[in-house]
Amino acid sequence: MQNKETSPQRRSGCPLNASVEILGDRWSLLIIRDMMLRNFCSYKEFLESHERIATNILADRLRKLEAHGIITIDRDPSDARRVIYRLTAKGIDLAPVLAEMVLWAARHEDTGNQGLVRQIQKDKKQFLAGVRKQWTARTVRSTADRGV
Amino acid sequence: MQNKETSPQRRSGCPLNASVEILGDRWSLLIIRDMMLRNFCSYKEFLESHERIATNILADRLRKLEAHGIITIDRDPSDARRVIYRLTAKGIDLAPVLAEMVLWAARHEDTGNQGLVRQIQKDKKQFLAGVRKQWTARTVRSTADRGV
DNA sequence: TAAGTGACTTGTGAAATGCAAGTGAAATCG
DNA sequence: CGATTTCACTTGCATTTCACAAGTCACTTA
Repeated sequence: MQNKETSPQRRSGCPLNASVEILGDRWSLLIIRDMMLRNFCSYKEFLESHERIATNILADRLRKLEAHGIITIDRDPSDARRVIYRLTAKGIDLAPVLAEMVLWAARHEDTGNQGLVRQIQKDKKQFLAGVRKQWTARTVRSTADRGV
Repeated sequence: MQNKETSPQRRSGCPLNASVEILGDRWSLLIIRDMMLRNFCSYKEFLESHERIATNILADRLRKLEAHGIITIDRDPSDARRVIYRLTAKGIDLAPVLAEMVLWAARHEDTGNQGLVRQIQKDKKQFLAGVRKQWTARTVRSTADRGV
């Protein structure tokens, strides 16, 4: 449980260092990608994602992402076994970071998913607006679902 | 030594996954930042950077960055002890990624270096143009220095 | 030629990771 | 209603990576 005030000793005050300390590992951004672009929101879905994260690592990353305020973790009111993972506004604000990383790799590495790449290349602003809109719709709906 | 053709087994073809496999650790992007923004180009400078990377990790990351074509490693012709590390075009193309990570952290975390942040916020395009121009100047000069 | 310098390597213990198996609560099936 | 599944994890263990300290070695400078 850390926030702006109580976050533990950073290696430096550099904002890039902060990002790297929070997101700099081999899995966190992939989980965020699955939530942002594929609308994944359950443990099982993340586990079955193509890169095959180990279950203990997944549990750890989800906890850390929540601690950093990037996702929320809630029980599904209609099925008490299920847990629903959702991006916060802070999490959705990572869309530009993901977009630039996708563009960089698409340009310099041999990668697939050219559909996504072309979509981002074509109009970055519109792509980001789309992601944000999708997220707003889902958040509003899920709030309504929980009986507001 | 890996390139588009011979790179080893990726976990998936997703371009974001490629970026994460190459850059997803706690140090690589900081080294790139030091080269891009602070004009660092020697081992000693990286070692003395504020986040205090361990020397074996630094050597390992520099090797990997070179293997991925993000930096070049050359001996200094005027002092054979010294090694000069330089960003390639592929490396300088990471500027937008760094910029977005800086903006995200500046917005959501408690960080310093507000000068840099404001510079990027004020005009992202111009900031990127500046980085690229700086790099071009240095690359041209260093090529000339080596007797072309 | 003796004393640095710069760029590393090596050794060691601690921490993070990957893999397989197991747990426990809640839902669904027969 | 009891048995089986489903879901979200936890536990154990071997392997890999990391951090820290010390040492090496080619080269340069005094």
